Amino acid sequence: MQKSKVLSPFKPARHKHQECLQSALKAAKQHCDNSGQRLTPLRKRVLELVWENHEPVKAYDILDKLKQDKSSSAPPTVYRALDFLQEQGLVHKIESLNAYVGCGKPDEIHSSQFLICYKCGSVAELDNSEIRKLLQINADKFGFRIDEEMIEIKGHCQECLDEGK
Amino acid sequence: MQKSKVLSPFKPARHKHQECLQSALKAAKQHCDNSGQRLTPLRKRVLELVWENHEPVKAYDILDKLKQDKSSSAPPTVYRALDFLQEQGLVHKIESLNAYVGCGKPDEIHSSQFLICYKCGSVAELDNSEIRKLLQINADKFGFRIDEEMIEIKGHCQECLDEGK
DNA sequence: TAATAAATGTTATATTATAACATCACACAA
DNA sequence: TTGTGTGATGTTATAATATAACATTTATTA
Repeated sequence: MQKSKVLSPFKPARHKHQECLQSALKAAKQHCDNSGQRLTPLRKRVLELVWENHEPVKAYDILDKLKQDKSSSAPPTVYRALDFLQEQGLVHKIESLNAYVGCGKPDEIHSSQFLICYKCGSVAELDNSEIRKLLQINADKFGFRIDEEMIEIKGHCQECLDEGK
Repeated sequence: MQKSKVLSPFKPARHKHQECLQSALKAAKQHCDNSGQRLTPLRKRVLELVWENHEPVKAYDILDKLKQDKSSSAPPTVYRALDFLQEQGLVHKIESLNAYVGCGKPDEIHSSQFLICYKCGSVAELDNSEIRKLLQINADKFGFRIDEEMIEIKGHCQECLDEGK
């Protein structure tokens, strides 16, 4: 079994973002159909906005963009959609940034480890099963039942380190 | 070398909190003396308030208590003190709760893993060197330089699981 | 002691998030 | 087909978290 997966890479190099977005939306649709949940136009729109690029997006930035569609949108509109998407595993919240990123693998059970670049703001999402296992072992020592894992590693990505030279 | 340390335990059982607090304050004083930083009365007071119990404390709760000393205190008072204490490694911020906990080991270099109980709110701080190592290995694959690690594991502590039966 | 730097005070405001209630839209039962 | 119930969205207000900007005080040191 593969120990470490890259669920989503750093600044995906010259990729066709349109395809990338479409594939995420398709996976989302599929996922919701399977779970009997409704990916309504609003929820889909918010998901699109989260996926606009590969950086964490802020709720109020999403709101500003929604207002371009429909000027009356208000905070609850965004937060409800984000809550739904998080419950479905379609987006993750980066707690240390109060921002949201899309998850392209809503159906793969995983614990996420995020690498977050201070400088450019881009994010990679990893799933290392050894880390998950170690956390489990440590939690077990305390009789602690894990419900949710948040691992956010901040620093500088290669590209930004190179630029800094 | 010890692989996994408990930097601070869950709901420390029947302990003499006064001693525990004094020891933290003493370590803080020592630490600041060594680093040439000033643990002013205000900063010390905020540190005390953070240490009042072994649960994460909110900035505005600290502010309310400060106001009992001196009614004119305002948010920047608290946030500045917390910023200072974080820089010195005397408190950690739990990002997923927007709350702060004291760290009794400001001088031990460590990466913290927090176990956070949803139900009772208590927190344990661990430092597992294997996890740190694995994160480093994974970061290295990307040429990513780690500056800060945030690991917050949420779930239910033994005591709360037992009660729930 | 004057000059400087560091810390704190103070007022205002920015940012993030939720409560509460109204309305709408859709499934499906009568 | 029309009610009727549920879930989704709209709307207004406000709560909770955090920072900017500038004034004043306190400590350090030249």
